[in-house]
Amino acid sequence: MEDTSARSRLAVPATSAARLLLGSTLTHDDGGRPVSVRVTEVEAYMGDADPGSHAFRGRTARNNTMFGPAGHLYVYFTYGMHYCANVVCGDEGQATGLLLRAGEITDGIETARERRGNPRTDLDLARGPARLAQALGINRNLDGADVFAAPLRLELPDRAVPEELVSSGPRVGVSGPGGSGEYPWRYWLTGDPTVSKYRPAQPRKQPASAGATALRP
DNA sequence: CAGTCGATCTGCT
DNA sequence: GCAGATCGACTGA
Repeated sequence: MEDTSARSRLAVPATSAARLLLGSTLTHDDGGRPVSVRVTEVEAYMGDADPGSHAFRGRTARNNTMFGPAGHLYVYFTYGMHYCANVVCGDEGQATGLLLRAGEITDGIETARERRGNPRTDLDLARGPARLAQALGINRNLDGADVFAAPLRLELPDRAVPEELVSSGPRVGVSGPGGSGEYPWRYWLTGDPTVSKYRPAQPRKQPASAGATALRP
């Protein structure tokens, strides 16, 4: 079975599976409106020992899918408005996975444009994890869905992308331990125009201005 | 361009 | 309460 072997190829730690997912194509057919993305950038999360991972504090209702078997989609909701999608890797219980950070729309581009509100350039359609999820029409309902079964279809390349075509660097938006360059667990296809721009992780509220004592008695 | 900020839900302290 | 695996609008050069 093609299905079984594809899944078993993902049953390795996410850092190893990264070069399998780069160059793969993920399709979501939402009621006859299929959109396909060729994945160009991913980020590895390495389970409950990884301080940057949602799994770090153990299993919860939200991250439950991460702890399950490989080849399922972990969809989470964040910042009150965005969905992001991971492909679960590794063995059951390991909670390792790959965040889909960017891609190139290869099919259903009109649908993707509509969902994204017609951005300036098609490069922006799936550049960034929440944008990619929105272009594909991924939402909470797909959390836990099998990427090898309708309405999803993941097509892995026959061979992993050669190492020399892949760049790596610090994960985006992960600060503190495991974030600031400790692990180069963000992987992208070197030179691909759809790869999201790197921004160093920053704490949001940074008033620190002298005399900001409004709320203090 | 680069920097800043609001939107607004979830899990944990 | 608060910070977060983010984005887009807005500001100012």
